[in-house]
Amino acid sequence: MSTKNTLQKQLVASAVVSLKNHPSAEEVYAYISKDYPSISLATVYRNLNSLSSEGALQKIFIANSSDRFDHTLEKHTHCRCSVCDRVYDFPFTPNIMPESLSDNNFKVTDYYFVIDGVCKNCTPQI
Amino acid sequence: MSTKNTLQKQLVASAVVSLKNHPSAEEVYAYISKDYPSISLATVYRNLNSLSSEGALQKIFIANSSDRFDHTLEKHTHCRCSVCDRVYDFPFTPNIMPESLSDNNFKVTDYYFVIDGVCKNCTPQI
DNA sequence: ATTATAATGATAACGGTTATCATTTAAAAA
DNA sequence: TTTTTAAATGATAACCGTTATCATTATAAT
Repeated sequence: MSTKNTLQKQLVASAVVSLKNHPSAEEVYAYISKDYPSISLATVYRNLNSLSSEGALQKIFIANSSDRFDHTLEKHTHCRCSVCDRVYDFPFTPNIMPESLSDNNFKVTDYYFVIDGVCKNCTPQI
Repeated sequence: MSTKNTLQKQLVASAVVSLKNHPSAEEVYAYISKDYPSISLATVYRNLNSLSSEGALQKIFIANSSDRFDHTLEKHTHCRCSVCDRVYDFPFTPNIMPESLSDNNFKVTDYYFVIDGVCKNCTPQI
């Protein structure tokens, strides 16, 4: 008996899949609450974190904003619109191997690469 | 009369230069407080932010930790040790031109690239 | 069925940062 | 020079995203 398969955890996992747009914890909470209003925000956070550390989800760190979650597991690049704060996949990923960056001074385990800018929706059409 | 040249702003700017190790706002505050104990932490934050937006300092966003400040203005890579939380310069910077990444869907203005790992100090010697 | 304990819901607390506001002070005007 | 003015300050409350706490619930092993 080490991990319990709770309804709440299943709901959190499937919410991130259904909400394809890199949701924040609050967005996941709002989505689940529609059908299951008794769920707690703390439970959503706990399950997002445990699913991430189990490797079932990817956690995306966004400077000056809330963390986002991605059901896609392979490493790829995200961009965040500074106007609407939405996060999108970005069609360019630098070809960087963590091991190749490690040297005697610093053992690299990971890297964070996030693009900042303005999305099409937020760009006024002339 | 638009910007005032205050002693506090000068102290903040020179503290980041003296403290070469990518200090946080708290570290800058502690450093200045030794000689000028009446300075307020809010003033340190305000001046770090205004100096950054004026382009006199660089603000470094670190996932799950406090922002750091760098007196070096040119874009370069930072690494953060997950054990001691210190930030260092990192001798590799991807050659990425924000303009070249922009397309019809997203206008890139900047990117954040931060390395995660363990520094030499925190690596046990065998 | 009973039991053990992991997970939950509710909410307080946290850490980093920003907002508020009365007071001070740099610098423009008189 | 004084006087005026508004930008900056210091003190602290508030904010936001997230985690900790803890009594209660419920999963799953016995």
